[in-house]
Amino acid sequence: MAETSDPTVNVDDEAARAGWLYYSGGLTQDQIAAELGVSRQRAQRLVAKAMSDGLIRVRIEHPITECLELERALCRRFGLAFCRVAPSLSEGIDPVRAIAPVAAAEMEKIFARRDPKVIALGTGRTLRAVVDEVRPMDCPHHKVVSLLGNVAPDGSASFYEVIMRIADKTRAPHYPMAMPVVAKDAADRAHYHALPHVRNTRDLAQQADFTIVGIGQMTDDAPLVVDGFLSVEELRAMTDAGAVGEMVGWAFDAEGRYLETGVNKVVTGVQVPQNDTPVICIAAGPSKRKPLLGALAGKLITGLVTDEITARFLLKQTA
Amino acid sequence: MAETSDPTVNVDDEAARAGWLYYSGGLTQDQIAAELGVSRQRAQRLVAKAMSDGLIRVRIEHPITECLELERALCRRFGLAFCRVAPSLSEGIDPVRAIAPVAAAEMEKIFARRDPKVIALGTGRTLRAVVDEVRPMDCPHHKVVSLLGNVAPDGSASFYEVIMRIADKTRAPHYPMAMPVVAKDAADRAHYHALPHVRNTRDLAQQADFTIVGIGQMTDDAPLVVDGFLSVEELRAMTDAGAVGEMVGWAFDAEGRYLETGVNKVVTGVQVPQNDTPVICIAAGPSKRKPLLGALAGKLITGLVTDEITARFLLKQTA
DNA sequence: CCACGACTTGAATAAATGCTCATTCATGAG
DNA sequence: CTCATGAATGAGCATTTATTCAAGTCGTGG
Repeated sequence: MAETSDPTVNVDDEAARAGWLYYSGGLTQDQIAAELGVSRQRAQRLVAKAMSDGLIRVRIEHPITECLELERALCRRFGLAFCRVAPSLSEGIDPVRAIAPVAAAEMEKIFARRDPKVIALGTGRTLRAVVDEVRPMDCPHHKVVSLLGNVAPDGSASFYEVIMRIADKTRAPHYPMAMPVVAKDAADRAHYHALPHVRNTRDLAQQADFTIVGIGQMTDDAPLVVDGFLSVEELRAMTDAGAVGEMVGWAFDAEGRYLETGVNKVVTGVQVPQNDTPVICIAAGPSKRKPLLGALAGKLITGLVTDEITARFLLKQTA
Repeated sequence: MAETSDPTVNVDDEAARAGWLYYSGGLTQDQIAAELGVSRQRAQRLVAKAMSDGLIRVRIEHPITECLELERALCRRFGLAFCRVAPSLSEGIDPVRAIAPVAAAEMEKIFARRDPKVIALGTGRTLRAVVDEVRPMDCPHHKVVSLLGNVAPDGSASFYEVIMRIADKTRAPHYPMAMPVVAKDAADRAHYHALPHVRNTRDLAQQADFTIVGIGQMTDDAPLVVDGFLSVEELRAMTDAGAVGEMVGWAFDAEGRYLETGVNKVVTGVQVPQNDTPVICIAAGPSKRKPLLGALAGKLITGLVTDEITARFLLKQTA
């Protein structure tokens, strides 16, 4: 069965096959090496590549009781319609790693629906990690629309690009918002909003059946600052005004009320809807705690995907 | 009922958590042991248990080019509407292990449909292994119905029980067929078929939207013989008459024509439909080769899930 | 044609994992 | 109460896997 070195097989194929043999077939890397006609080292590297490239996907099938209880408690406490709690990984490991597969599974459930839906998405590191975990599916009947502009301050259009990625995976028609994330001033913002293509996209986003967003903190390491949308001074002004977090660039205070100053006057994106459609926030980790408490207090979101540690904090904090 | 020292944590939870930390979090078993507060030994056993109990599911995300090509070739050659080819595992490993996860994924796709469907199932080792890989889902809107009786010659009702298992996993209403797999004679069979509950179940099975079956060989190790439905002499008589394989107990020849002798006079199950609904056969391995060639020649099936080696054989044999 | 750098490769070795086995512990029959 | 039974445990060891490193390969641009 050993394949000879065949130029027609590409590396990904070989890696996928090695991963398959290893994880599904339970062969040792020695056996795989023999099977594929390569050295044991190479077999090991292929298996590792298969895993790190996501060619092989691992998913937990068992609902861990503790997490289920946290989910129920969060729903009750904050009046959420939907909640998923992922078991935390060890301390010191990025909690995004824990929630991404779980959130991706939920996202797949939404995309698996057969009736056409409009799905609005934010951006950010977390959302990007989630989208990377979503597996390819064929959903030309849904639409994915961005809640905010795709042009960064330096003019690049590629910062945490989420819409393109998800559209790529799902083959769904996609509607990015071709404008800067923040305008120069209120007039500039009005100008952008008046553009026909922006108008259309904003309309679509506001009609979304599902809205999925991350959340940002307002401390010095705020995504808004790191990505250059806000200076540290502007951020300070916002926090002085009470800002504890932001979604889609819109800053809110500890009660979840949107502020009417600072960046909120120039941010061009669409606020998450306040109608009865699902608004799902994906977030975990210490930096997201205060923002989450605010968003939950103000009932800005109706669904939450987080990890165990964060879930415990949220419950304890508001006990 | 096995309680551990800590009454609040059950073993499955702990195993799931260990598996999660290991496969998703990439922790070592030492770290997991520390995290969970158990010995390294126990951590290792928990991880192994999580895997063997199917708490952790591994799936290949990357379509291996070679297998895709085989799928296309099989569809073209045999006029199939549907085909999946799983990468073969090593020689000497039961090919069922290779196809079960792939077939299970396809089965889940069917059950994931939101419009109610009737799904008819055969039995057998292969199908049983596939069903075991299907993950729990909530599908009370579908119906699962057995194509054949559930009573073995020795009176036991539990041989490769597929219907109950799948019903259990999907929470779908299920319709087993409460009668022997083979009748004593043609009259006896007519008698069973006249029973109201059998009649109803048969009607349902014949209206199935999807039919999923295994396939059996007619050599001395035929499932029909091993499970005691047929004596070796009766089998010989069938093969002498040209039988090369059977589905749901119905024997057919190399051209895929059902015979009109022997077991076919007393088998009580429902033949797979010959209308235009999908009839998917799940089979791989040397023993299934001749039966598959027959079923494909006679266009008894419209879909196939098999492995690479078998796929290659089928194509080469009919080149 | 050669020099350079980026990337691959396999040997050596360190680390992690899986297995066997003797021991412990709980349970229940005598 | 004692002893047999069997499951669970952790130590020790064999196997398997991951990493490191020096050497080799390939393509590119001078």
